[in-house]
Amino acid sequence: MPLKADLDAIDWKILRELQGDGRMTNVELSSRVGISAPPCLRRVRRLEEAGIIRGYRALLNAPALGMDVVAFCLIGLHHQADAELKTFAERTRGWPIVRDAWMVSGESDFLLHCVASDLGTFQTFVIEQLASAPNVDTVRTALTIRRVKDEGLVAFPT
Amino acid sequence: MPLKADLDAIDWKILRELQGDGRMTNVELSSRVGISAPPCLRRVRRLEEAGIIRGYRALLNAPALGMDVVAFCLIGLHHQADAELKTFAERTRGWPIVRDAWMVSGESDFLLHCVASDLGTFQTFVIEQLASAPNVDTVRTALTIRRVKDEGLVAFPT
DNA sequence: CAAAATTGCGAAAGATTCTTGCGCAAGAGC
DNA sequence: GCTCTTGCGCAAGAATCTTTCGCAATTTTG
Repeated sequence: MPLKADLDAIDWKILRELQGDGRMTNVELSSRVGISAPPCLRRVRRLEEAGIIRGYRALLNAPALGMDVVAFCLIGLHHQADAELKTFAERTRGWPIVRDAWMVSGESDFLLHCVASDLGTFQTFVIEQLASAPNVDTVRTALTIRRVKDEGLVAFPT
Repeated sequence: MPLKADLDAIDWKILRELQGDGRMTNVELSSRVGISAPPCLRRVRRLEEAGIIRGYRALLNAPALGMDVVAFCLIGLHHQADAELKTFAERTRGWPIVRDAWMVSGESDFLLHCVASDLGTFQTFVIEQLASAPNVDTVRTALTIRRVKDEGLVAFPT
């Protein structure tokens, strides 16, 4: 996999543009980054194959689709041996309410980003699935009120 | 804006496919959802204009780009009046290290998703910017170890 | 230092896709 | 039963994608 040093200024511009609008046509993209379409497409393919671009995703409006509850859950486990961490990680993948999950260090062991259609559904999930899962010690919940910032994972200078 | 009820089964399929691969061609998409290309494109446009599709984004590989530290910060403020919440929300938008931010209810007032190139940069940010910002009471940090699940915000049946 | 190899750009052309304009059919309302 | 609405799909022109190829700049090598 190419390292950071393998990317020149044009590659960074491509990444910034596609992080901002992943469906931009290659013609538009090439014009924005200042090269013609064919080399631009080759660079994009290279970034994809190198795994620097992991994929593309449409961003959906959860409330408009009837998903009114977005919450974060901080999970503490009783035992944090490697096997237990993997077991819990695997369990999160089976829960559709959990959309993103991170293993973290600090006061908790996992952070779960959850989406549900209503509060009752979410609370039922927390009580019946999450808190009663094996090895789960603590569950702290933060219901989101609104999204305040939403940019891509990587910051670009200007 | 159309409500959930305005979407039929084909619309849901379109959303699921585009959440999975936002750069799929319209021809491919139309074939997957079982209609021809023109009505498929019209449906996509309608979903975009209705704000149900909020945009498209390339997913970038942060570590491969030299961003080795991903963390979440839970922020408690001294005062939670509307003006203070808005002020802090606005402040997060000016910090490039903060990539996503949510206003939350619970033990904390904000949850920040942060990305930095190295631990020193992140710690400096927490101490010199975040913890010393006006009205900030508590800062709890969870450094991520690895991502365990990463799907779109909206869950689809099957 | 010069020749060869490498790298990456951009023009050109054919294949694919996008996009619009219609005609048609099915269902709703009068 | 007729009209209106809605949404599909065919067809055609416009735009884009993708490959091929030649060229120039840089690097490597003898």
